[in-house]
Amino acid sequence: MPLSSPDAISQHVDTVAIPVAGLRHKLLSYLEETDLMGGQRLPSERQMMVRFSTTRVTLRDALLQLEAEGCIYRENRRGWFVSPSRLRYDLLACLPFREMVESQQRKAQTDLLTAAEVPADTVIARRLGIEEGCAVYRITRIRRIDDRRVLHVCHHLRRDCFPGILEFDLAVHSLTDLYRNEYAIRVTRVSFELASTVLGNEAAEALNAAQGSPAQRVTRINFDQNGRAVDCDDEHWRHDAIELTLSAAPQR
Amino acid sequence: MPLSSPDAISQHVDTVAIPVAGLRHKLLSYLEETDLMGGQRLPSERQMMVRFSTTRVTLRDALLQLEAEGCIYRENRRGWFVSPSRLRYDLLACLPFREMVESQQRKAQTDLLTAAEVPADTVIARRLGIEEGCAVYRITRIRRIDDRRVLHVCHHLRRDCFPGILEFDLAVHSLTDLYRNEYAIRVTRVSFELASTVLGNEAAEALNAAQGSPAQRVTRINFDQNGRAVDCDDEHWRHDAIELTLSAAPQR
DNA sequence: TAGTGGTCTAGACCACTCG
DNA sequence: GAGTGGTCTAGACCACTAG
Repeated sequence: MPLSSPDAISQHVDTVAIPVAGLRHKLLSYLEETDLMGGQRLPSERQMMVRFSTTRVTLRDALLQLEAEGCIYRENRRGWFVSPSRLRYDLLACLPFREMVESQQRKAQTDLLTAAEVPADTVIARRLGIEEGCAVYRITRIRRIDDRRVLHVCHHLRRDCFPGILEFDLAVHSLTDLYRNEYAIRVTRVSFELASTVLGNEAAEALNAAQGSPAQRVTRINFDQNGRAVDCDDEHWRHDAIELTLSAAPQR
Repeated sequence: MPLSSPDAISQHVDTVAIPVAGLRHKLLSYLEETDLMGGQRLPSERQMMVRFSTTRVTLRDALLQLEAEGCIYRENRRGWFVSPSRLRYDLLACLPFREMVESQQRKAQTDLLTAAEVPADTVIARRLGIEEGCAVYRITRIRRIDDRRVLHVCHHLRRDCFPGILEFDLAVHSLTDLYRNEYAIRVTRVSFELASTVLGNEAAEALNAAQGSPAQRVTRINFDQNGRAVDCDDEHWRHDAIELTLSAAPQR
């Protein structure tokens, strides 16, 4: 239901004529009428501006509004598209990306962007519990769902935990599988930080999104069977692409 | 560090003159120079538009950009303010709001908006595992941190689990405390759904935010010692107000 | 190459806040 | 009552995409 909107729930009668909201509603109705499926492209801004007899600035405000709600999204300079339904991302299931996506009848793809050995900066060093400047492996990848680029990830791995891991084909192998099968390291605890922000420059470019598109940030640190932080991720998701889920016992 | 920005990290030299970004940087510099603390008000849009010799529309774009990043926020028709640092919200600690906030040296307040008995709609009935139309208690509240309204919550409680709970002063008592002390119900499992969206109409009004301000949605279902869903929340946070955290063992 | 989205200009009116 | 933010108009140029 990509077209559901926040006030579809609290549908109290609109007592006052609401500003952008008027146009927003027209757009939503239009999307429902024409029954555009997730991933389909909207008409050009100039066409819509005529159809709804408004100006481009006003139309754009309404479109940005719907983007913020997660109903539609942009590709840089390519136009507006209807958002597919959100992938459910179970934080504690810790499934490899491919399995998570395919279990929801979607197609998964991964592209390797960079893989290199770099010195740990302050943040990474703190997260991994190592000295600043220590060599770590830095891997950046993007992930696609049904061909749409939705996720930019930056991994940092302790080199002493995973010597030579860059030799593997990282567009194919799941990192967690490599950890277990090649390095006998099992992840026994994960720690997350989640925030709603925007895509950084690097992520926006890699995802072909506009500068400053809304994003869900998921930062994860993985700990092994010895309680040692072995790697961390910085994930930036197109914010309309996922819904995070989680079920657990509260901790005292 | 409310003023940190996404590309403060990936600070690769700006090779090209970037559009809104130029003004965005000027604004960030200005905020740093004038050393505005969290909660302080920015100059009026017309003043800033003169100071940065630009137009109001362009200025507004840049401000909206910074809002999306979580650096600044608006109060409806009152102006722009610097975002205080984010509250860390540990999902599995399950601390009452007041304790969570005060443990981070902030001031917590709660206002009761509505409390009533209503029939369960489809969504609520599914979540609580009851028949549609069953009577449930619906409670809406807002929460403040250091006087800033940051959270709108809508609770739905099973009436058969908490008969007469509306008699208590719900602006004062923690619901989880009431559950345990008055009804001998302990929450032994919680289930979350998290998504990045916008404030709905009701929440925006209650938080004095502009229509369609970015929000972090946190939906929670609480289960008691018998594995029964006893209540659920719909939380809408101003997206710059929190950072969600979480640490647990991955589930098989 | 035509058309698109990204960006920007220079105004305007209104409802609301604030002093 | 002065000034503010919220909304809107009617244009424009540019770099890029798509056919």
